[in-house]
Amino acid sequence: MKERYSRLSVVKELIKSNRIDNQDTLLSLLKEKGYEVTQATLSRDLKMLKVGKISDGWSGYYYAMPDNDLVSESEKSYIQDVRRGIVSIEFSGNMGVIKTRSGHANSVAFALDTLSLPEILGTLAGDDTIFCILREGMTKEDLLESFKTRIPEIEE
Amino acid sequence: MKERYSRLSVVKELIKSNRIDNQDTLLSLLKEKGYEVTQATLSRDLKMLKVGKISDGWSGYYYAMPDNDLVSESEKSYIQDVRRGIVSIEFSGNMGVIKTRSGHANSVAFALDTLSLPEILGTLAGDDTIFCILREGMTKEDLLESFKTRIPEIEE
DNA sequence: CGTAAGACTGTATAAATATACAATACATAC
DNA sequence: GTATGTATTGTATATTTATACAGTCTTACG
Repeated sequence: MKERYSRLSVVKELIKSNRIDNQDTLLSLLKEKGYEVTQATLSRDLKMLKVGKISDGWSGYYYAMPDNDLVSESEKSYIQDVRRGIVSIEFSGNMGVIKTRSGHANSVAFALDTLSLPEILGTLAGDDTIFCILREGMTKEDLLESFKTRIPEIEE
Repeated sequence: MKERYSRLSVVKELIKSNRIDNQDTLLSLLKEKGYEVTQATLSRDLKMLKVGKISDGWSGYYYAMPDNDLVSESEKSYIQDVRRGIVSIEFSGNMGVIKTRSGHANSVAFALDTLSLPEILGTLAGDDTIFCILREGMTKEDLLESFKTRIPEIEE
């Protein structure tokens, strides 16, 4: 059951190297590669990879990795910053206190800001501690969830 | 019945200035602007505008003008080259002979190459004449059709 | 061990989008 | 005028994609 991430990168490759315009096609290609899943799963994979469907400029549409495959590079490094820096997260009401390795608070906070997570209203960083305020209506579960969703983006 | 193009530019504006993630929403916005059409028509409009649906980076997808809104600028100027330069087109079998204004053959041919129309296999330009070879299976009607589809892209 | 929580997936279905077909409106050539 | 071709659209439907729900597997913890 741990094959999801390897599948994700295959999907990514397939999308990069082929002109695919629907999930069924992608499904077949995946099958050739040895991954047999349903359309539902694939739909979820695509969402996780942030794949878009864009015009080929004339007659149709095809799947493409986000524009940000460049931006994504930097985004990845932000996520790395977050991963490398964070020591712990705790919450109290709509406030979160993130502990980081010494001196890392700023880079982590900056990364969090840049990622502009919908759950975070704002951050304030010291040396090894970040205060972060959750947006109205958001819970710590939402934030942690969001973190988890972001993590798979890291690979290669 | 000539309201399509004005509607197209409104759609474009709406897409640029809002985060729209489905056609029904867009349909309502259009209605507010005084354009009342069906989802089917809108779907066709979006295709003509080459609108894509891309990830917002976290929870969902929204419509966006093609990346090429930049490239599109240059593409527009190519199309302009074509429009300004072409005098006539005639065909014989899978060959087309495009007459241009004197000295324009090269810029038109270059533009045609750059637009990489699926119908055209290759071009060869003199001073006021371009030979162009249709791709296997393509007809002159296909090419003319393709031209027409491209033209609306010019506006503003 | 048992239980709880979460990740991952398939099935069935809903939601969203695209299109075949027919109708209508124009324009052009006769 | 009429006939013919093309553009535009709506209706109805097909195709494509997303998701609610339930089931399985794994992990962590007592």
